[in-house]
Formats: sequence, structure tokens, C-alpha cells
Amino acid sequence: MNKKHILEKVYDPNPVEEKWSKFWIDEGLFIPQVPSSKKKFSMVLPPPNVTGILHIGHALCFTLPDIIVRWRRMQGFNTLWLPGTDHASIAVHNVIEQSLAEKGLTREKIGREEFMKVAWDWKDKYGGMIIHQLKKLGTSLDWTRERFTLDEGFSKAVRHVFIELYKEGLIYRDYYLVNRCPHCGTVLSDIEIEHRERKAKLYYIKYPLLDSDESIAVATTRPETMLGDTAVAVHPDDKRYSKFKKKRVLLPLVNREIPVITDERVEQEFGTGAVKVTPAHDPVDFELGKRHNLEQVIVIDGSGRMTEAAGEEFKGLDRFECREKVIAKLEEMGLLAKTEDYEHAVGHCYRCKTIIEPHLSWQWFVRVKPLAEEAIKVVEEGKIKFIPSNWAKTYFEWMYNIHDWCISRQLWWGHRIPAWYCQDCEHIVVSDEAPAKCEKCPSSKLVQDEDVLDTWFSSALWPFVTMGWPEKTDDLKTFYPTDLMSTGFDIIFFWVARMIMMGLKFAKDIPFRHVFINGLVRDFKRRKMSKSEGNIIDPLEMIEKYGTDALRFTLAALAIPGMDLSLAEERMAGYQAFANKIWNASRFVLMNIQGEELCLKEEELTLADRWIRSRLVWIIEELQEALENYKFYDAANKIYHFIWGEFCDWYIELVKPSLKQENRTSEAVLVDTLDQILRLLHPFMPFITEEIWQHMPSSGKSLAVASFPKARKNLIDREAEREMRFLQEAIVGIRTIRAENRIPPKKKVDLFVRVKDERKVGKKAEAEIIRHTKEYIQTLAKIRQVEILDHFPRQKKLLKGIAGSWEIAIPIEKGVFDLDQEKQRLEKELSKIILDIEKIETRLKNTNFLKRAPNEVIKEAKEKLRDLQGKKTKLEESLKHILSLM
RNA sequence: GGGCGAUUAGCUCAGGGGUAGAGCGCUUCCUUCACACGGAAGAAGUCGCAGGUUCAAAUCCUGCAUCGCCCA
Repeated sequence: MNKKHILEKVYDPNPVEEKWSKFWIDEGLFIPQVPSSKKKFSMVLPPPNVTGILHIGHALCFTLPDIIVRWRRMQGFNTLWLPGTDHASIAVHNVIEQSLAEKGLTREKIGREEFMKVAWDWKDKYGGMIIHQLKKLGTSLDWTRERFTLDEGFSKAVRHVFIELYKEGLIYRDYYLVNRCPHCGTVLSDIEIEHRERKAKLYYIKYPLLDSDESIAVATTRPETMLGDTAVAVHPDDKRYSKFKKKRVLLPLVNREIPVITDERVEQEFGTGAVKVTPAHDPVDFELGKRHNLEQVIVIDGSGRMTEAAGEEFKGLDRFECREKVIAKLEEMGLLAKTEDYEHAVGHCYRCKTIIEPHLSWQWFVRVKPLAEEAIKVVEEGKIKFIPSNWAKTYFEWMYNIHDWCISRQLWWGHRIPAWYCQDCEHIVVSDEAPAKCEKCPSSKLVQDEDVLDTWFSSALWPFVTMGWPEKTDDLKTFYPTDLMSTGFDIIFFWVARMIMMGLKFAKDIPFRHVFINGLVRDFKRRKMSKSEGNIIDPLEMIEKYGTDALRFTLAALAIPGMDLSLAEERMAGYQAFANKIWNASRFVLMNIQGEELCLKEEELTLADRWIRSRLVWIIEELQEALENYKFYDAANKIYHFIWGEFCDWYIELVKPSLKQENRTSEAVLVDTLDQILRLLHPFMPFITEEIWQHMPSSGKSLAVASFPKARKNLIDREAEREMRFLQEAIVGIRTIRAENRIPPKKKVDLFVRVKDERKVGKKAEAEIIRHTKEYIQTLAKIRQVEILDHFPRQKKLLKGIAGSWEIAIPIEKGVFDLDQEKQRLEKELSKIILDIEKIETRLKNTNFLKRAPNEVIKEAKEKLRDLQGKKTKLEESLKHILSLM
């Protein structure tokens, strides 16, 4: 034993954090046993983008499950928390292309192979940043199992899944109108589109009828698409247009003859009731065009520029420039009927916020409906539970209305689609490896699809591929399904739902039992954090300033399930102070340890010892309950108040006299309580607790793998709790009287307590309790002598008052106390009590209350009334006394 | 248009039928031998509005208002 017991006066987190972070990893404390007879607890980390740097949202999303996983590990579970990163197709692409552009290059210029080399180099160089930052957070991840969504195993698994789904007809290729981001240069799935309200214009354009002087006016927000119109549509019941049915109009600017068609899906209330139909550039028109066999004329290309088909005059123009020009032209021709202000939702790219362009092209899709059915069932049946449960509703909403998922992306960084096109017969070969020749014809001219898969396609496989799937590994057998997935509500559709579908389909079981949805971290005024607002809180800066433990505890204390949390720096400063408080309390304990061996003798236990041991049992139970229900805020607040408000403020003060008397039993209780506290707090504040614990005589290898306290119910001592409450109220009362009468805090005074013999607290007489706790009163209320009397002495100048349920008097030597002040205080307290008494009396006079309320409530009310009346009498007496002195 | 959530002390938020809670801030006092990142005491709220259920409503129900988010 070579422990250094004495701690520094102020806690300095940085060196401590570095030391233990390294120690835990070097010692392999977060590596589970495989195989193991122990019960397992497993999670996979939501893989952050490899491009990313740690932000406060990550900090929350990773701290909360770390609390759970550390708690479970200490409970003795065989625990795995598996880390890794996501290849983030579009994000990396943007970074690489930007760096190429700075050198005057493009990806086309350097070619696919070279581009991939650059991207991997970049990933190797910068991709580790977030990993390093995760370690700073104290996350107890098993780094030996770290994975990357683009590593070799993943590629293999992704191909496997693609091929299987293709074989089953659940993946197909189609010429379809999809969303394309002109800036990112790729198509996106429906849910990657953000709809935002935009102020725009509604243009009314006149389309002249063929062989007539009349014209039909159509309304549109996107006049540039008229160049691709192939019909005008009206509702079949719309009387205004009945005469135009089956006629033809001449499309202005293009001079193409197009039909007037009727379709029930036309909204008569919109604009003029007649709409232009552009099948290649609008989702509704696309469907309309299919039903009516209309031609699809593409006038805008994937980069948002007008095509050849738009006509000589417009080709090559950007879509928005073209809009201006079309409007100008129409106006010139007198075909612009009118322009209205109009507000509508416009689709934007979720990554770069560019306005999305509907784009007709060949793409790959997943037929999701059959997969969704199973995924809905497991949540309905409660096999997977959302926390809080109302998120299940959001999940169902989306799953019931699910659309096919466009999975091809026109990018290079990602999993390349394992499909080859025969150049001779157009057959598609889907295969794990490049096929030598076509399956349908003798041709060996096969070209692989240029596109890669949506990043979420591989992320969806994360929970089982990270464990070695499709091999039947021990890890899969031991740890799948996982127990908890902690993530943000914003990716329930993107990720959670898809993991459930893919997990059920390929790993043949749910990927996780619980989905904990954490809120959004906002600033102290509840605003979203954003660079432009300048209100971003950087977790690394906070760690630097307040320590990781303070950051973690703050996040836990604010994490109310289902709620966004508003974060203020002061809060972190507060929990930094808390860390320091624990540090100093521990410092006190360690300074007072006499020897290594603790000896606890039941018969030597003081009231305070019995009380703190009993309180600790309750706290352990409450903490357990809170953690089981993911009530991090509750758990954090409970442990905070126990440590500060009970252990530090009361127990340490109460134990001081015992320590002076060398009561080894109290010393043992003190040390044991601190030990338990450190264990309880460790999941929240791993660093400081480990550091202190290593100084304790009871310490072992690491607190991270020490056992979590169990509630020792036999230590519950209701008698001690009652007596302590009686004592605490009295001490606070005495302090109040002292403070309000300006008795200097340090000045010791005598105390008279008037007690009637028959009054009891629990089984003990009040007088007996007071007699036994004299020392406590003397220490905590700065009292010289405590005298228990039947009647207060008459002659002395006395300051009388009510302290808790005690009737007390303090002799005043020089008459310093302020009679008027004391009179006011008593009057105020008296009026409060009278009010309370009235309230209870009216309740008790109500016959319906007596008839219908539960007995317990009535009993409580009666007891309360008796109590209040007793206090009232005492107060009145004291007041009378004061008045007699004035 | 549909759904979800919020409205409680100056601020940020808990609570969820039986006498209103926390943190920060504020006021007063105190550098006492664990801690001034500390200690002691205190002030502060008709729990958004209107109805209803109940012996009892901040809490349950209905409607309304305001704010926020998601979907169409």
C-alpha cells in the first residue's frame, strides 16, 4: 500500500483526465470477454462522419449512453460499446472537390482511381480527429473493434446485401423523376430534401389556342419549365374549360403544339384551374404524363442548366437566369397575364441548402414496403421500444407512408454499385465481382455502373456488420441484438428505421431493444446553435475550461427525455464547482483517515452515521430507478443533492465531533459512504471519481470496473431519519433566529430548550433526542451550552423563538437584539401558520372530504393540523413575550 | 391541412390529483482548521386563458391563445 492520501486544494481536471483516459484504454478495461458466462450489455456507437469534428450534439448523444454503459459495466455485465466512423459520401466529396478546385482540377480531370486515392489519403490524415475527441469525452468504447463504413468488411457486406435484395426484386432500376442537387451533383432520396417556406411569385401565362383567338391562362411558380411542357390540364368537371377539352394550344416561345387534357387530380382552386404539364420536371406532372402517355421533354440538366431541348435561345442558361428571360420574353409578347406574390414550400438540399431540381434519370431503388411491414410489427409488438414512447408515433407515421428509396448517388466516394451493363444486349449483371461476360449474350463488353450507394445504405447495416456479418462470428452471437441505440430524432427515418428493416432482413433479428431519442442542444435562450448566430458552444472548449466531468454532468442534468435542452455556460461552471466540492469533501475524508483498516462496530454508530447510511440506501434505489428509465436529469439531480446537500452540508459537519473523539466506527462510515458515492457518481463523472478513488484505502484496479453499489435495505433506519429531520429543522431554525437578530455567526451563545416530557418523535422522547444530540447542536448552531428546561428562567434577557418544533430561548448579554425585527418575523410566521390552519380546517369541516378522501389523507391532514396548532401556540407565547419587552 | 411538444419564481427548466420545487441570478451576514469553485440565512410564482370532472385540479378532460418542431 503506497497511497498518497492528501489531495491538492483545488481540483485540476486536465492532467487527471489525460492520465485515466490512457490508463483505461491501455489496460483494456472496455474490452468485453468473448465468450463469457456473464450477461451481456451491448451498444454500437452512432458513427460520426469521418469528416466531422465533435460538436455539442455529439457530446450529448455520446455522453448519455456512456453513462448507461459504464453503469452496466459496473453492474457486472459483459459490456461492449463498439465505435467507428461513417464515410459520409457527400460531405467528403465536397471537401475533396473543393481542394481539387483550388488546384484548378476537377474529379473528371484526375479520374476515378486518382480521386479515390486522394480521398483515402485525406481520410487517413484528417479522419481520426473525431476519434481523438471522442476519447476526450471519456467514452468507454472498445477501440479494438473500431470500424469504418467503407472498410473492406463493409464493402463485402454491402455488396452481399445489394445482391440479395436485387435477387428478391427488392432492388430495381428505373427511369424516374428524382431529386437532384445541382450543387452536390447527385440525386438524393426524398427524405434528404428539406421543405422550406419561400416567398415567390405566381406567374399567369397565356397559352394561345390553335385555330382560335382565345387562350388558356395557366399559373406557375416555375415559368422556365414551360419550355418542357407537353400538355395543359384542366379538371374534367371544370365548366370554365369544358369548351377547350380535346383542343390544342401552341406553346409560346417553343411553338410546340400540345393538347389540353382533363384529369381529376387537377386542383380547380389553384391559379386559373388550368395547369401546365411538364412531365420531366415536376413530380405531379410526371405521374400525369405517365397516365396520359405524354412525352417527357428534359429542358434542365442535372447541374441546373438549360438543355438543347430548351431551344437555341435558352440553352446553357442557369435555370434562374432562364426564368428571368422567359418572363421578359412573355411580357414582350403580351402573354404574361399577371404576377402574384405567392408563398410555398420549396425543396432544398439538406446538405448544401441549394434548391432541388426534379430530374428524370435512371436510378436504383429499394422497394421498401415489404421490409417496412416487419419493421412496423416489431415496434407495435413492443420488441423495440422508443424512449420517450411518443417517438414511435413519428416512426409509424413515416413507415406507413413509406416511398421507395433512391439509393444511387452520382459520386465516387462510397460503395460502388455492383451492377454491370452489357454493351451489346443491355442486360444488367449484378454480381459480387466483375463478370467476365454477359449472362444473356456472348459479349464480354461489360461496364460497371458509375454510381455509388447512398451512405445510409451502409449505415443501415451498422449494428451487425460491425460485428462481422455476414460471417457467423462470436461477436454476433454474443452481442447481437444490441440493447440500446441513442440518437437524435432527426435521423429516425434516415437511420433508425432503416437499421430496423435491414437488421430484421439480414441479421434475422431486431438491431436493438431500446431507442433513446435525445433532444437538441440549444443556447441559453432556447435558440438553435448556428455559426451565423455565433452562439455555438464548443464541447472541446468547455472541456478545456470546466473539465470533461463538468460537461458530462451538465448534459446529463439537462437531459429530460424528449425535450430539447438549453445550455448555458454558467451551468457548467456550477458543475465544475460541484466537482471541486466533491474533491474537497474527499480531501477532508482522506485527511481524517487514521489507518488503512476500517472497523465498524454497530454499537458505536452515531445518529448521523445511521442516518447517512439509511439515506444512501434510498439514493441508490432512486438512482437505479432513474437510470433504468433513462431519466438522466433525475439521476444527476438526485446524486448532486445527496452529495452536496446531505453528505457535505450535514454529514461531514456532524461527523466532525465523532472524529475528534476518535470514533473509528464513524470514520469507517465516512470512508464507506464516500466510496459508495464515488461509485454512484462514476458513470457521470468518470475522471474525478477514478482519481479520488485511487487514493482511497478501499480502491482496486479501476473504478471503471468496480462494482456499482446495491441498495442495502437492512440499513434503512426510519427512526434515525425521523430524528435527524427533527434535529435539522431545529438547527435551521436556530440559525435563522441568530441571523435575523444579527448574532455574529462565530459568536457562541447558550441555548435553552423547553420540552414537555410527553412529546415524542417516533419512539423517543424529544428531550432524550436533544440530550443525545447536544454536540450536533453545539457544532452546527454554534451553541456553547444546551439546557433542557420545563420553564424558561424569568430574570434573564431572553431571545425566544420557534426553531423547527422546538421552543427555544437564547440569553442575550448586552441586549443587542432587535425586538422589532423579531416581532415582525414571528408575526409573519404566525400569519403563515394561521393561513395554513384555516385551509386545513375548511378541508376537515367538509363532510364530503371526510366521506370520500382516503383515510391516509385525512389522517395526514389531522396530524398536520395538530402540528400547526402546536406551533401556533408556541409562536403566540413568544410574541407575547417580545411585546412585553417592548 | 394533419401530427407532436411547450406555456410554472427575473432567466433556464423539473414536478404531474392531497399545503408550489431545482440550478443560476438577487438581498443580508461570514475569509471558522475540506472547500470563497465556500458557508449561513432570506426575498421571490392567483403553475397561459376559459369552461368541465372531483371531497380536492398547477396536475385529468374540452375549447381557445401564443410559440416551436415534423409531415403533406
